[in-house]
Amino acid sequence: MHNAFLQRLSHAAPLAQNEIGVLEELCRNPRDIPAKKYLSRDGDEIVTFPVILSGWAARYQILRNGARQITRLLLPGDAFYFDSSPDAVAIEEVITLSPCQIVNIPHADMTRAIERHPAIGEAMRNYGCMENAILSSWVVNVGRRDALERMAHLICEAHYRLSLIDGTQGEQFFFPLTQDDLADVLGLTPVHINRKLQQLRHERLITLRSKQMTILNLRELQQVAGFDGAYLAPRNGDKDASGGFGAIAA
Amino acid sequence: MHNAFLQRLSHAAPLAQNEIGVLEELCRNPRDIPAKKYLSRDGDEIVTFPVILSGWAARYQILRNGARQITRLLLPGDAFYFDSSPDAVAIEEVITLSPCQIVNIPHADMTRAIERHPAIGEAMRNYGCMENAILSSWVVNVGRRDALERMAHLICEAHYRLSLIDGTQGEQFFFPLTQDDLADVLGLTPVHINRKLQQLRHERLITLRSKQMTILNLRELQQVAGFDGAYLAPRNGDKDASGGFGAIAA
DNA sequence: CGGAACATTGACGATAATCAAAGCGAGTGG
DNA sequence: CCACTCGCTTTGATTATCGTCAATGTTCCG
Repeated sequence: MHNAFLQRLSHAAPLAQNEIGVLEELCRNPRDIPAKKYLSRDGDEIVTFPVILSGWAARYQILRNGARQITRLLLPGDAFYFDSSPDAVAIEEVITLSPCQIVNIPHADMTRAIERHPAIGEAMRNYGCMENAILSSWVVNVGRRDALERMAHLICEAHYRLSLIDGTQGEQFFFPLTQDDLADVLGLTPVHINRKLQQLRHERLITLRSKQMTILNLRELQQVAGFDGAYLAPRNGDKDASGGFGAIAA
Repeated sequence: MHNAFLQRLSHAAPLAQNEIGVLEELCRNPRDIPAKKYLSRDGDEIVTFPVILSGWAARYQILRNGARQITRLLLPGDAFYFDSSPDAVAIEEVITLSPCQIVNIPHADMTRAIERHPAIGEAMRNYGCMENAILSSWVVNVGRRDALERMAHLICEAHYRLSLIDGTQGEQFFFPLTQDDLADVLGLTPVHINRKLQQLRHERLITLRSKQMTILNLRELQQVAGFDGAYLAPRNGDKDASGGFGAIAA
């Protein structure tokens, strides 16, 4: 299966073959978007129900002092405005972090699919739950972990989420965030990010060069992060896509 | 209307009279729970779809070093585990912060109500969106605001959310959080909370005694917080319950 | 080759954490 | 009614994590 959105949803709830067909149909005609492109809700880039099929993007808010906080990393298969009534999220903008393929699914089509296929509705609801769980975990991360732990946790999260959609090659994966981006995800400054990244490298936990992240010691990195993938685990019943992510106490 | 859950949902989507009747029926027989009581998902306190009708509670996570981070304040009308598949949220526990009235609505009943009344389904989805928006705002709060701004923002949020369900008397409202609780909401230490609370008092922005919060200067407090209630505003179309909450840039 | 974006380094400063003790206030029991 | 306790708040002194400022390197790309 090459469609990350499909993979996501089928991890969220079991989907029958014809339901998969319906979703594939909805995902025809993706558009290519370059990196570092702002996607405003009002612009023509985002209408209806936008989904990333490949690439990374981020939702963020800007404060009046100019500070930016990224509130969500959008990985392949993620929906931009899952939670949308059009006006409600006007505060949050989206920017691509790498070249992306994006489909805009008309809301009407999505609604029709959900009506005809309750399993799709269930999958969507469960997907929403996962978004929620990630948001909670970010609050915990930024609220109660120090800089090193935060970085480690984010890396574990990214790795796990990507692994569920075949976005990893073993412990290696595409990681397009600049240090400035990382700072805005983790609520730190770029300078501090730089230093903590170096610490992770010196402790032989990771490698990061040309947007290529390699986790050298996953167990230890998870240990540092206090990472437990349970909150991200597929809710499908059948799967074991997690590949041995474990029960490190949060 | 005396049922906070109804109020919430009718702010989320317009509900017809008979739909309100259905929901009222579901909310019969609430249970009284004392303050500072842990409500574990496994225990018999929480099954099905629990909703707070009165009182305050909080969802939180404990880290392995013993640190606690509160991830959600549950005010009257809020659902505990809106996002629930039973096992998924095992990491997060709930504790009451004041005496509470809680109803456990059987999932089957809720599902039936949603099937028969699409407006209820829509209201629930919109409610979920609002939860999401609050979580995002907390990430921003903890990630990019300093201690004073965070406190101010939380107070504004609480005041606004309560005002939507008639939980305020003007600028005055019940605020049961101890300084330890506040610390765990805002990702700070109790000592620091104490000092910043005093600062807010000295600047004549608030008063807080015996769990009674009074905002002395709402405009100024919102200014300090960079608070803009738009993300919490009713999505109902008709309402103006906001009572003049304004467009301070976030 | 030249420039722009990104990464790295160092020196210094500020916000918030830590540690420890004392004060307060409400409810309890003698 | 008063001492007593327990939870919560307040205060002070000290420390540390992280932020700020500014300069220098590096990588990538046309």
